[in-house]
Amino acid sequence: MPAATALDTAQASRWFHALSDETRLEIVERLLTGERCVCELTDDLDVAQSRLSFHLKTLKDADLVTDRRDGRWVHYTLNRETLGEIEALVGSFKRALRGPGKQGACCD
Amino acid sequence: MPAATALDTAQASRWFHALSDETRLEIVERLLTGERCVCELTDDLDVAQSRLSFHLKTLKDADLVTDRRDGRWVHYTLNRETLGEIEALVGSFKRALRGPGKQGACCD
DNA sequence: ACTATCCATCAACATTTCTTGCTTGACCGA
DNA sequence: TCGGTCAAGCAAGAAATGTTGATGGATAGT
Repeated sequence: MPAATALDTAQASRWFHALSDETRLEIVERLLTGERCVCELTDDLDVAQSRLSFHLKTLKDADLVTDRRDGRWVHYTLNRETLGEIEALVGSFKRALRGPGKQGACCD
Repeated sequence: MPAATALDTAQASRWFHALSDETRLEIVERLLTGERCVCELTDDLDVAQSRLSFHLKTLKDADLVTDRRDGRWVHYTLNRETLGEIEALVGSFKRALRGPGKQGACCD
């Protein structure tokens, strides 16, 4: 009945860190409509290729995206499963948070 | 039918950044069971008081917690509303992500 | 008024993260 | 095989973040 599972702070912090950068959020936004290759993202976002590559790697290391090579191109896709896990985690925070009920003063 | 609202990357990155640090996640975890004063958190987490204060400020700046002064003590509480907004945002990512359907190659 | 406790803030430093330009490997077409 | 394109990786510097120890304001008890 308490929290279902203990919080894996290492995992969670990786997820949130991956989403904590505006450039990466813009990448995520572009991927919402489906798979994109790096070349498209470079054009759309107007960022240097090496910089984009850096951020894509960050997202990939956090399992937020997966990549797929197709000839010369590499396509990135959002990982729905990870998004689901993050949603569930934040949801569990919200739900665990019991009503405004104070449960006794802490100090004194 | 497209994304309901444009993504506010500045806001979102603040939220995720606040949650991207293990110490702060441990604080959040402690606050799940309700309001806590700084003194309790200092004891529980065994971190220097100034460091804790720094992280609490980070969480507060992102609207993830609110504080309440009570005499000598300051009590922090998780902000359920913000948690709800974050959950909704991640959920909207997940839902916007259309099935594995490829919508045509990007390049060529 | 004096003392002790709680906590925010500051300055200095350490660490991490991000950016930039360049190089390299893979792949493709001619 | 040569030349061009796509994208990852590296090294060096810049910038942002986190840590530490010290200080000071607010509050409460005596």
